[in-house]
Amino acid sequence: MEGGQLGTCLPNLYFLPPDPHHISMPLPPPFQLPCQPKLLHHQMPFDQEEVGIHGVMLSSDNCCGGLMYPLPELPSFGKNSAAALGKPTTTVGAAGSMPNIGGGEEVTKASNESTTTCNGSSTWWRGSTMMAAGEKGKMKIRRKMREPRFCFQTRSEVDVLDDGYKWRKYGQKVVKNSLHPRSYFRCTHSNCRVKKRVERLSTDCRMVITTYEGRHTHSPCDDTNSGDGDHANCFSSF
DNA sequence: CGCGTTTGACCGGCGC
DNA sequence: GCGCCGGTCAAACGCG
Repeated sequence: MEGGQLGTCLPNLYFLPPDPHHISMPLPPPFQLPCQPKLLHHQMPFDQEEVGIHGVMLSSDNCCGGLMYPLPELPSFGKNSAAALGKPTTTVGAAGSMPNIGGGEEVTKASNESTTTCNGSSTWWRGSTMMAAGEKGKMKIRRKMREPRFCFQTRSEVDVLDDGYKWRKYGQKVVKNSLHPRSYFRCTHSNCRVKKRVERLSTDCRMVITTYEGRHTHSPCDDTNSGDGDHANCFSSF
């Protein structure tokens, strides 16, 4: 189900080269990014080199449409994966399977809706408002509120990458078609409702899929003392 | 004792 | 209308 969720985000899906600095380089026509590289860089939640990212897959609601940048090292997400096909196509494999790893069926289904906007999951827009029964009426008002979000893939031994922010785990769920449970985190900073989901590829347990939802209302420095100036600068516009 | 994690239960959306 | 599923809550638990 959720496979279709991000599958609908397809127009906003990007593959970035392993080296983040490549983003600032002119891309070949088929892979030209619709957004300024600077913008894309600002959307990165952390220093890729710092956390040892081998490859990146990024989608964002903040960007307007887009093409995918092939990532050679990116393992196959499934039989429909663009990475597996090795060509810059809008096939939803990567996008659709992102939140629902290994969900081949739903990936295919999502591809039929690739032109729709990203409505998100069934409840992501509610934020942290699992309110009392008396407030449930208000919940519907929030329903269509969107949170900017993007997801990317990293090859890492650890599930939770240190992105400079402090996260608190509030749930873990075994999702369909995935061998690994999905973990749910929320930013611990007060008044910051950013959430992220972390899960591992069922086809390659070394690969970690991280999905961020929302915008931080603070800099990473507010959470940790280890954050450097670059972090603050990088996220100030986030 | 405070904070973070775990985990079962619950809820709402969506597809059939 | 019903069942499945993802997302969240919150009590219990663990750890420093």
